Amino acid sequence: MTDKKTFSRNKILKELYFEENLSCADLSIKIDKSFPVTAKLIENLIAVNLVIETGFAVSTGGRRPLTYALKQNVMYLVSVAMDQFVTRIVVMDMQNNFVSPIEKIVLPLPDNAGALEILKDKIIQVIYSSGIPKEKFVGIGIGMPGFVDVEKGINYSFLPLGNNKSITKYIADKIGLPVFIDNDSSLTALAELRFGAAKNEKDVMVVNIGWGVGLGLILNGVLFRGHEGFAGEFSHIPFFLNGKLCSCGKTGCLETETSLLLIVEKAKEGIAEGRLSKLSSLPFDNLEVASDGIMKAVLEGDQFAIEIFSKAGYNIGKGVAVLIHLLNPKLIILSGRGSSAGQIWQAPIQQALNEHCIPRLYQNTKIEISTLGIHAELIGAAALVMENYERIPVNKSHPALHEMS
Amino acid sequence: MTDKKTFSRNKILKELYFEENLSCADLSIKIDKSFPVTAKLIENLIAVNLVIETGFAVSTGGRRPLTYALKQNVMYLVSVAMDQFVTRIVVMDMQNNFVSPIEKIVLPLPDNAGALEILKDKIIQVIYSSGIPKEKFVGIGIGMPGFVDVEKGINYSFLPLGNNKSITKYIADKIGLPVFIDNDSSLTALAELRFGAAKNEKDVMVVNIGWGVGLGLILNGVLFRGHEGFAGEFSHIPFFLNGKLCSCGKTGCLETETSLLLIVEKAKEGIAEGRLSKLSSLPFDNLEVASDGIMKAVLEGDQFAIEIFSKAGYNIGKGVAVLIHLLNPKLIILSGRGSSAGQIWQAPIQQALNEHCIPRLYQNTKIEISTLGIHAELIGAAALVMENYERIPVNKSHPALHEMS
DNA sequence: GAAACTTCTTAAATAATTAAAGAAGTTAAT
DNA sequence: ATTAACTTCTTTAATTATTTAAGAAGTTTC
Repeated sequence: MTDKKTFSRNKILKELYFEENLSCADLSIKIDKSFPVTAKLIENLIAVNLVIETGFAVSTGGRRPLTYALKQNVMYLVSVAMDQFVTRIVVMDMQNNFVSPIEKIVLPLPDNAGALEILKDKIIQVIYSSGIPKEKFVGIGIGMPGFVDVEKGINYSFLPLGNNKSITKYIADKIGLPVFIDNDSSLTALAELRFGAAKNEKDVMVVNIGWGVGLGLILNGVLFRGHEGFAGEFSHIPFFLNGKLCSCGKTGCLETETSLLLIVEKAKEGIAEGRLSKLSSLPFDNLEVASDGIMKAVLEGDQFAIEIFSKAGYNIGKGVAVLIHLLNPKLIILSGRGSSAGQIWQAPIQQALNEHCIPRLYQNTKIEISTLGIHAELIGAAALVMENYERIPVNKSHPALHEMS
Repeated sequence: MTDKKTFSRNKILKELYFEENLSCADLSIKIDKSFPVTAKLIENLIAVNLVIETGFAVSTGGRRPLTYALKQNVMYLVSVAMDQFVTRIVVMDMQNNFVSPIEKIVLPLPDNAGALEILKDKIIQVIYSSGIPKEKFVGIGIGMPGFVDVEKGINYSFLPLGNNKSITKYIADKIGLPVFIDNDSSLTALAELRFGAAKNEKDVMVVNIGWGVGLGLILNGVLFRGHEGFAGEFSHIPFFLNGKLCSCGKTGCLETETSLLLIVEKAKEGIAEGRLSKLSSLPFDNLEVASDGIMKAVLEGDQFAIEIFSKAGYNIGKGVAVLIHLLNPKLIILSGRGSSAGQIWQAPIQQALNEHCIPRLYQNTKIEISTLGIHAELIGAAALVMENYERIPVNKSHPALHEMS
């Protein structure tokens, strides 16, 4: 099989990953090949047991087309979602199911020289524990905070490796699988673009509410990363004259007035000052438990918790107003950890838009809460691998692939 | 000649417009056709007198390629650049020369129901005065302020036409040439992308300093317009807590602290308060003359003028810091009317970046002053027509085109 | 319930790309 | 300096893919 055919063949597998059932006509358009060529390739993929027929699609006014899907249990991925404190690792299949327990480890990234090795070992362990033979793994996708150079596989903020060596190459060499990394907010956006509320949309801003406030930009239907790959630094736009020192060293950054970290902080202060609230029993030293607890209180109607979220939401809204002016998106998605608080975000953000946006600009812009929520980054990490699937050299040891003619 | 061939043929003409001399190999890549097909098309274009050989390009280590260019004096364009007060119209050739005097008319756009008809009549007059037969015109490109829907040919802010009818269709029907419109800042950016400092760059912000502060976004190598085409509303991002009322009805917009309009205002105030300066003799009731005068004073070292520009520059810089955080561009270009003030902008903007940007983000971002300056919008209007050239139906009456086989 | 209209599938004709060979020019080594 | 090795452009021939047209299957409308 020639290189070009392999390329088109992999494109078919990729498209079937992103869109579970597709007809030959659909695939023909998506891989930009003619119908006869596409039909031949599908025939071939069925012969080597990677693709199966899944019946007929509903008619759109004519003969019903045969649909195809990826065969189950023949290809797998490793997804890794990191934040500054906690890292999650899981094995996923091609139907976006978690097929292993989500392994959660405490792995602080700041000033941690050994983090990369721990990560690598943990990934190996997860692969091993899954009991799935390594040949069936397509690759490893990793989302991480910091300034990430996707092409070079380097993180300029965390996981140092000396001499600007490539993180992806380091792990790939040790494990023997292709590795892809990206910024956590970019992957959250990728997940929304491929499997969430941004599906088939062209211009969408995905606000990743976590310990900071990240931003993934979908522009012209693709993930936008910028000149060096650092686009989306929403957290640190100079926005307030509050004089508050930010972790980045400047003052007045957006994240000094909004973020889950600040919300936990405010809750802690309020309780210390004697505010009556369900939050009084929270363990504020454990960020994850505390922020989950505050969000739970919001959903249960706790007044103090709602008050804190409303203020944070209003400030996010002011930032969103800037995004709308500059980029005129169709949709804003609130995703990431903080999206668990649900619809509470809507009102204060809308309020901020009413005050700070030209009506013509925001009246056709919708704001939605992500349904992927906390899992967005993991799903995005898997999608990252598949985004690059046609470029991955064929895994000669794969039980199905080596039969290809 | 089939439709597909016409499409490829027009793509060749388009590429030769944007890049004066190209080899067959270059063109083959640019129009995404094989060498044999491209060679045939070029042969054909030479036969009908639209393209000529222009000798050999320098060798890149092998045989020197033959180069081709558009023949002179066979195709022309009408370019129109409008701002809120003044409209300029000119005839251009395919080598980006102005082949008629630049017709400048005072045409205030706000609350002016008759503006469109005056515009149309003036365009007709310019075409007629040029003495060039109408069949040789490819089309008309128009840049205008306001919320412009490029696809529908509608301006939601100015040039009202009742029932949301299409401006492009109106003019095209009256004149009999294809018409394209776009936002003035977008066209300024297009000019920079195709013929200016942004040539061959992928991620560039073009700040259009005029009566407001516009923004044209070049992302992934193409002009970004956003969901409804309104992207780049830099002027009105909510940015200051100054309480100053903006023309848009909100307070604290970026343009309340920077723009040529504000600069003229400040100069007028200062002089009234008795500041010593060359500016004291300026006619402040004529905006164009006044702002040109202040910029001239800047270049001559007038202290008061420089002081005003420095403050405005610093505030633009704060806005640029937001752009850099969000979009990580490689280059920022200061273009439009205000770029005449030259290098004076650099220092205060750089100062603002030093204060408000994460170093890693701005250290690889260059800031340049446009060399196209005040002509950028006119050039961009011409480029707009040629951007769409392959979609324009063939002009059967063109003296060369009707000979095509 | 049949006719008109869609859409999918298959097969033949057409048009493209790819590959290979030749021509022209540059660089590096003897 | 001259030749050999290497690049790159151009042309031709072989291969490959796309387009077109016809047929099959299904849906909607009158």
